[in-house]
Formats: sequence, structure tokens, C-alpha cells
Amino acid sequence: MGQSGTTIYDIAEEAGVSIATVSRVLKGDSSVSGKTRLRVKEVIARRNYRPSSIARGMTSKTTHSLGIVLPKLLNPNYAMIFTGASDGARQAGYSMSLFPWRSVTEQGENPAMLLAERRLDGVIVCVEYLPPDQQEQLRRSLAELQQYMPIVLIGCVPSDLEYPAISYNMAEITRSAVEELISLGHEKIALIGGMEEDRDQHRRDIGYRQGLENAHLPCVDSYRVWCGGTAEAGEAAMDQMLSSLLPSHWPTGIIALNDMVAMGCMAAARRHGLRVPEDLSVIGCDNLFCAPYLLPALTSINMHQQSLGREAVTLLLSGENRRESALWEWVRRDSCAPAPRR
Amino acid sequence: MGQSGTTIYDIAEEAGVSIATVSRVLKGDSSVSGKTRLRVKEVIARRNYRPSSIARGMTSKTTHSLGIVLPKLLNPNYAMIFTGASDGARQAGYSMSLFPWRSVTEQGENPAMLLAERRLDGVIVCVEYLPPDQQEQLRRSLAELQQYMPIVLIGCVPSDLEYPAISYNMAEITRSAVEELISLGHEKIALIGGMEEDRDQHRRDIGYRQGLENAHLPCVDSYRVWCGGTAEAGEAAMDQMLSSLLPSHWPTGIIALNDMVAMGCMAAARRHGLRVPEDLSVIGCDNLFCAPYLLPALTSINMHQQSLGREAVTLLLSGENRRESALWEWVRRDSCAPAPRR
DNA sequence: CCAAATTGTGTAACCGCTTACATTATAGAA
DNA sequence: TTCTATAATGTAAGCGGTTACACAATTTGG
Repeated sequence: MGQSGTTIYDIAEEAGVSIATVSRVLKGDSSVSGKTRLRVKEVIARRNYRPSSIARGMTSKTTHSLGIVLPKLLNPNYAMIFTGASDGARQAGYSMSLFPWRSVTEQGENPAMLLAERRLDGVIVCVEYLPPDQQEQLRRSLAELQQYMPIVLIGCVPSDLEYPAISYNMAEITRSAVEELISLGHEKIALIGGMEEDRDQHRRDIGYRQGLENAHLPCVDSYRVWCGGTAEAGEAAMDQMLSSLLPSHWPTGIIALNDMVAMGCMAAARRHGLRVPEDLSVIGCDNLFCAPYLLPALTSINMHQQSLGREAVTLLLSGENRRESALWEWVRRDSCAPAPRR
Repeated sequence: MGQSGTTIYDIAEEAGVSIATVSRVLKGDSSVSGKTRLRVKEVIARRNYRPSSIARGMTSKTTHSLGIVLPKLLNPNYAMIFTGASDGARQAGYSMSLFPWRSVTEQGENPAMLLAERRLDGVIVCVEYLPPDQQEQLRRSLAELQQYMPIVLIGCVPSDLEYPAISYNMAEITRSAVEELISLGHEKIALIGGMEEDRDQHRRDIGYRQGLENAHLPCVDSYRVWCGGTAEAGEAAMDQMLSSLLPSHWPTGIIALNDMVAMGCMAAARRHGLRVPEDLSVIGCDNLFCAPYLLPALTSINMHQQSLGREAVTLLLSGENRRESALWEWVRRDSCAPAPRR
């Protein structure tokens, strides 16, 4: 294992100085004379010595490593957040570890133990929908965790959770999506995705209703359907909606929970003989890398997830208690078109 | 910060025992009497005490944390590997940190320092193509790193790198893809993707030639084009190939570096008036989540990236020096069809 | 030319835990 | 009852760094 066993004592001995001096050279303390510094540096380089960050952590009480809790890295949306967070961390000299969602949500003795033991310098938690019985667990885990390290939340953050956070403006985004479709002449607009009890979904619903109301359009219950966040779920939900409605009542515009759901919706619509965008306009969310390559290219909303991840790290390290709203912007592509003539 | 400051001394004092006894209770040593154990456990629970894993690491020389080096988490292929690795690590009681590719490839003083200092218990490195001037740096970084911790490689591993590894059988896979297209009657088959000097690409090229040779088909140079691994790169490469050939010489079958490149190829082909799969069959690789939702659904190769990540962790922790080949299998979808009649 | 200020370096305690070894309490054997 | 295994617990020495403080060497000022 070579120089992994090299310690500050070895360097001190070889350079003929005390460990204190080596330590000073290491941190660039100016109180070391030029020649001593040079000699020590030479030995350090020759022995390829790296001070152990964990020994450092003993006294400094800081590990220079952060954590992030994600429901699912396979969702590219989270991969983008992670990427941004990881970059931000590294630029600030920190490493970033991934922890599974269930380490803060699972029932059981001490779900947050894994994190607490590691004495991270902070943790980012991406909050997703949870069934009510697990929400209490999340609260407990966060409370426990906070006793060990600062926390920053990302996502659909319940406003009663008092942590620094970057949250999505889902009501505003959804209202904007409704307006987008209305401006194209659509009147039968469906909202697909989100769990029924999901707060985030609740906000979507609010924005959806607002958008319709502002245009004096009725809100039809069968146009509001719930489903998980995957393409399969979107496909199933869309399929069911179309099957249960007379074709004359089919919506002409779809607002999907995210791009994956939108992909599923388009597939289901196609199977029912609908052409996108001629018969049906579709709007996704997250602007995944594949959105421009779908057929038709998917109109989506860019959530700037990478900068969101970076921002979360900044928030975490600054110690501020800000609660910010994530920026977003339209990315208009071919999947939206004027409403078909009736 | 609450009980983050609680130490083993506090617990010992409150329970009226020595720190050694607390330590024994913590690790479940049977030499502690029943009542003492109970009393200590009660205090631990009440104070919500968690031993610091970093203090533990001081004596145990083990951090119970692993690292993974990836070129790009935004590539879902790597996200899948990471997910598998992270799961595997957690099941074994380890955490998993992400490190940027440039921490092993960047020129400069000590690219591997970030990793070395952290005294991880092991690191997985996903090797990707590197220009020759950086390859030497990679070798150096790996050599340095190995003095601190075990390494496992994933990907297109140069056979002269003597590390435990899980490598892709790119020659075999590509040959199989050629055979697949030939069996559908294709004779003009193009290979798109990979850097010219890339070893992995080299192996693809070998498989490609073998496949053609076995069927006594000529190998046309203009059907072998290089490009990066993104959809944009694939689009550009395909565009250029079609533009530079007479339509009568256009290939009828495409083997793409990966699904993202395949997506780009399909987009470019469409712009040139080609229908997929009627005029052009396309094969991708990696079986991304969006492959089934493309139009037409993309035929791809499942690399089982998640189990690959898990396997890498197993290899890392076992300390064995095995070199395995990743499993793969066909996922046939609509993007491949019999060759068009001439 | 000597006292005081400044500079450079070393000593030792400490961070929170593990563990070899020492010590004490308890039980069983003679 | 006394001696010796055995079980239960405590003591203290690390692990590899950081840092307050002490001290020696050098420079500066009067």
C-alpha cells in the first residue's frame, strides 16, 4: 500500500524538523523560514505524502464532505441536480456523497443514522412526494439530522418545514402552461401526473385551476388525473383517460408532470390514433436531454437543475436561512401547436 | 447543534461506566454484563448518541466510504452504474462519493490528491476515451491512487492496465450488431461513434470488420465515422456522412456508439428525408429509459449497468484481482427492419 | 553593548474512539 | 476457608493530525 502509511511524523523525521513545523508548512503558515519550508516541501513531494483528511477532521471538526439525499438518481432530473451540487461542492473543496432516499424516510430504528454517524458538513435533501405515514418519519429524520449538520431542502417543500430551501414554483409554472395552451386556442386541457395527496401536485392543481379560471374556462374533473413520475405511469394514465372518455371529449392539450410522463402520454395518445401535435399538444417539464429528439420534439420547461444544485451547496455552506424559488423558463418545441378546428 | 457534541465520555459518565465499556456495548462485545449493557444502551438512546465514524476511522484505518470516478453523470449510462454501485455500497455498509473525471485526468500538480487525502476504502474508476496526452496522466493518477486504496476499473479498459476490472466486450457486441443487420438483409452498414484513437472504438472497429468479413461484405471507409458520445455529435456525424455520399450509397443500417448518438443519427437521417426503419435501420447501445419512447422505438443493447455497478463494489471489497466481462443482451424494437429493396 | 521585540521552532495536549493489558469482583475447586 | 480460574470493568496508549504555549535564536533600539 506504499505511502498510504506515511504520516506527518515520517516527514518530520526525514526533514529533521518537528511535526508542528510540517503542519505549518502544510497549511502555508508564514511563520516558517524559507529554507525550512523548502526542505519540508521537498520531502513531502518525494515521499508523495498526503495528510489524512480524517485525522484533520478530528481536531477541525469538519470533514469537508457533503451529502445529498435523492429519491432516484435514475431520474435524469435528479442526476442533473446531483451534478450541479457535486460541481459546486468540489469547487468549494468538498466532496459529495449520495445517500438513498430511504435513509430519511424508512420506518425503523434510526434511518438517519447512516448520515449522522458520518459527521458531514451538511446535507441536501431533495424532497419528493411521500404517503402521509412516511411524512412523519421524514420530519423526524430531518429533525434528528439537523442536530448533527446543516440541511438544505430542494423541491416541493412543505412550507411548515423550517429549513433553508430552494423550492419549485409549481403553481406558477402550471398556470403558465395552461396559459400557453389557451393562447394556442386550446380549451380542453388535461393535467397529468403527481400523487393525489402530493403537496407539489396540490400546487400544480392550484395553478391549473387559476389558469382556467382566468380564461373563464370550466375545470373538468376527468381532465385531472394522478400518476407516478415515470413514462410507464404516464402512459397508463393517459391510456385510461382516453379510454374512459368519448373521443369528442378528448383533451386537445396535455400538461404532464415531467418529460418522462409526457413521453408516456405521447405513446398512449398515438396508440389511440391521435397525432401530436396536430390533434394533441403536449407540454412536459424538466427539459431532459432527450426532449429535443422525441418525435415531435417536446415542449418543456427548463428548471436549470444544475444551477439549482450549485445554489443548494452555496446555501448550505453559507449557513443562511434563505428560502429561494427555482428559476424556470420555457423551451418551446414542436409538440405544441394551435388547437385543432372542431 | 444539539447532540452532535455528545461523545463517548458523556455517555460513560452518565451511565457511570468507563469509555471502554461504552465502546464494548457499541460494538456488541459479549463481555459486558446484561445490566450494564442495558443501562448504557438506555443512555445512548436517551442522548441520541452516534459514535463519530471519523474518530473510529482513526484507529480502524477504515472509513467505510467508497468513491467513484465518472466522466459525466448526466449520461444516464453512468447514472445507472452509479446507482448500482451506490446501492451495493450501502448494502455493505459503505457510503459512495462522486469524484469528477478530471481528478484523475487533469494535468497539474496532483490530480488524485482529492481522493488520496480522503482515505477511502476503495474507488471505482469508469474509464472513458482520453486523448493520448491525458492517458499518461490517467496512468499516473491510478498508480498514485493505488498506493492509498484499492481500485476497480469499469469500461473500455486498456489490457495493459493491471487492475481488477469489469470491461465491455465491444468487439463481440459490435460484431453481433453487424450480424443482426446482415440477417435482416442489410449490406451497407455504417458504424458511428467513438474517438478515432479510442481503444474502445478500436475494439468496435475490430468487431465491425469481423462481422462484415464473416459475411464476405466489403468494409467501406466512408461508413466508419468518429464522433463524441452525445446526441449532438451523432447528429453532426450522421449529417456529414449523408451529405458527403450520393444517396445511392447511403447506408441502410447504422450501428451507433450509444443510444444518445443513435437519437442524433435518427434526427439527421430524418432531415435528409430518410424514414426509420423503412429506409434506415438503427441500433443503439445502453438501452436508456427513453429508448422505448422514441419514434420508432430504438433497438438497443442492455448493458445491465446497475448490476455492473454492484459487481464493481463487490470486486472492490473482496480484494480479488478478477477481470470480468460485462453481460449484455439484445433489446429489439422497431428501429430495425429488413433492408429496403434496392 | 544589553534589554526588548521579533522570528522560528519544538513540546505536549487534545480531538473521539478502539483495544491491549491491568485490575478487580465473582464463582468454583480443593 | 483459601486459592485460582473466569468474568466484568477500568486504565492508558495510540491513531494522525492541529494548535496553544514555551523557548531559543535573531534582530532592533536606545
